[in-house]
Amino acid sequence: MKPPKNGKSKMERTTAADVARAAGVSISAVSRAFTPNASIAKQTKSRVMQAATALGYQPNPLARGLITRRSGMIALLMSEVTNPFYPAVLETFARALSSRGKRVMLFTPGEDEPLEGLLPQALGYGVEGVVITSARPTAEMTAACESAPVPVVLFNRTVEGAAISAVGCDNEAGGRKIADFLVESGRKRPAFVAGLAGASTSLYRERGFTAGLTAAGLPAPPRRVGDFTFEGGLRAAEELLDLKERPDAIFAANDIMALGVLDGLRRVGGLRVPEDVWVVGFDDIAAAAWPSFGLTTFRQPINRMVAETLRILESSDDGAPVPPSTVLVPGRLIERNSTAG
Amino acid sequence: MKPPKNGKSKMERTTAADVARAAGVSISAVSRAFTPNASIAKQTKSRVMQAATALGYQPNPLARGLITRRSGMIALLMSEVTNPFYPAVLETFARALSSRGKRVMLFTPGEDEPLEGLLPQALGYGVEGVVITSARPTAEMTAACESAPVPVVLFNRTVEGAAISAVGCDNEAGGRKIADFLVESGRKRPAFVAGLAGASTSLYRERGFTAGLTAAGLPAPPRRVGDFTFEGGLRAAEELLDLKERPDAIFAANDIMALGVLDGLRRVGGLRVPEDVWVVGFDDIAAAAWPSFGLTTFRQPINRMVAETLRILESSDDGAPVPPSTVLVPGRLIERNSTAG
DNA sequence: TGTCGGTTTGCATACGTTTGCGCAAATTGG
DNA sequence: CCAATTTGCGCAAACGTATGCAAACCGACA
Repeated sequence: MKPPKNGKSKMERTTAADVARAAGVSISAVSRAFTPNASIAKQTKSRVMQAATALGYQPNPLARGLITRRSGMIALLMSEVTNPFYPAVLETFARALSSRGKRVMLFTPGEDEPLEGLLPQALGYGVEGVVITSARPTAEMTAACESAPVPVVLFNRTVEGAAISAVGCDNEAGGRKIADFLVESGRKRPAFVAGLAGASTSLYRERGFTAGLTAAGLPAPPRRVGDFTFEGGLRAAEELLDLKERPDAIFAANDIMALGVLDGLRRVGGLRVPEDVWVVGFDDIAAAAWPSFGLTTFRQPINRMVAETLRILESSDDGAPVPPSTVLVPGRLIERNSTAG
Repeated sequence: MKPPKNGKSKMERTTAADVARAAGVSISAVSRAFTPNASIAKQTKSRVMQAATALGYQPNPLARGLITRRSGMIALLMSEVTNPFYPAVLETFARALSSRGKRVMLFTPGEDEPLEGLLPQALGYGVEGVVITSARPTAEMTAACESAPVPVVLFNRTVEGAAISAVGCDNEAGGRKIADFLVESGRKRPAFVAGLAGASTSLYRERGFTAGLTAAGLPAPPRRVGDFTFEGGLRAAEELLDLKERPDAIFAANDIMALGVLDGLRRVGGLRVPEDVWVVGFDDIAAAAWPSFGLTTFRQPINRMVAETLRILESSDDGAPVPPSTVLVPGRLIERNSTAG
């Protein structure tokens, strides 16, 4: 059973050979026409381009990638997308890459699939770079990253003492800024809601936060773990309400938890925000600005973070490995109704 | 199992030739070992597999795709990710595909990039299937879809009279169900907030909704357009409050608008939900269940929708084109605090 | 006119895999 | 135990492109 009733039923891929024939040149010329800075006369190049557009030709990324090891794809490894911050990151990456003619390949671990298996897979696809986000790299994964043939960037994550590039917001400064803000506004008993144990973001935010409080003569804040989820924040809020000395401000390590905290305080604890308790988050996701919440938060400049990431990925475009660099872009405090500074 | 650690600083890809040498067989044998249903003895296959895992080998998808036209990638075309429903869809796809050893390639239009350019690009990558979601296909795009050499499925979208497979929730039935629910609960003046003009989802939901109301002897509901965004819903709510006859229930074509409506009613209009006005959404995104909102909504079974989509994509795995089919999976009404039925 | 420097061009090979086609080996039946 | 099958395996030709290398070209200058 042959599907094509006539030659044109299925669109068959036009190859460089077709274009070459139409333009009266060799396949090499076609290839060079599509390669920037290639040795080709302007005249022949335009003739090739003309034939190419007429035939609707565009180079096959697979064949090209087989040779150049450049497939025009960037791998994005992320293990959880429940936190709205990451879809936003994903979209920013996709848009930025799209306008450069590149594409993003998403690698998400399956059911019982470990994260470390994804990196070799991604490399197998000949991706030009790898961005790891929303995932905590294990030790063996760190080693794999260091010896990868393409640049690897940790987004919003850092690994101590590893030779891997990283881009993130200055989490410690952010935590410090929030502490200063609360202290200056007269808060006396701030509390902290951490994310997942071991997550570098949560860790640094807490470090800066605690540093700011102790610098002002306050004790280290009581802490609970909220697992970076809404429900976790909700639970943490309930637990913090049971303390003998009820906190008068709660800083959660990310917005989604902060929203959970806010809801927990209001709906479960029957408290008012900000009259009874202040709440501060981190990220500035879209929902933080919704009237129901009006969450004061520390905005992570996604655009700049993505731009920096791409800059690092492209800095070794000619194959020369560049020394790993860590970039911290500054964020800024967005005051809303969940505080009344 | 450790990667081969010879002195190379850059990990060089182990090819089928390496495995063949190690296992004492030909390259063909290696290939066949990795090809299901290939003609190969169990014994040699296991020997190859053993050598392969020892060397950390896995077939290069690019080279494979060059021949088989099967790259193990599914293209996902989506133009906007602001609505939290779509990240959820994206993740579900990524997870489902990941466990089958396939990957999702995300195609998002760049700044001024038109959507129709993405389909040829995706096909150029040798994807095995294309899922178009969160985007309204134009006429020329429809034609391109129909003549694509791989299956194309519209997710959560339909195009009248086109020979393209589509998977979605039964939007009309959902709208009808919501109308019935409101009517039975004694609501007298329901209103509707539409999404983007021309979006099939909004259209069908409204059709079912209106049908249900008129069947009960109520007039067609007043309507506003909310552009599928939170802010749009907020604005729509304000406008609906200015009507001489204030609605006693508002159905928004998706959750994110419904949340905007809810916030608009409460924060701007000073009304209580559900005491003064009921609000119903569509999708059942995570935020709908948050205590602050407790949004009654119509749940789209993402898992089943994704499963059906993959079923269609894989139904023509052997290359034989299958007739386009449209699958509508049933959803169900989730009652929460924004209504008091 | 001849030679020279530089620019273009085509040829051939390589990238890592799949697969049709023969052939040798293993299996079966009588 | 031999012929007739079946099965497993290797060879080599693809797939569509990039690129080193050498040949061909082009004007210019002596």
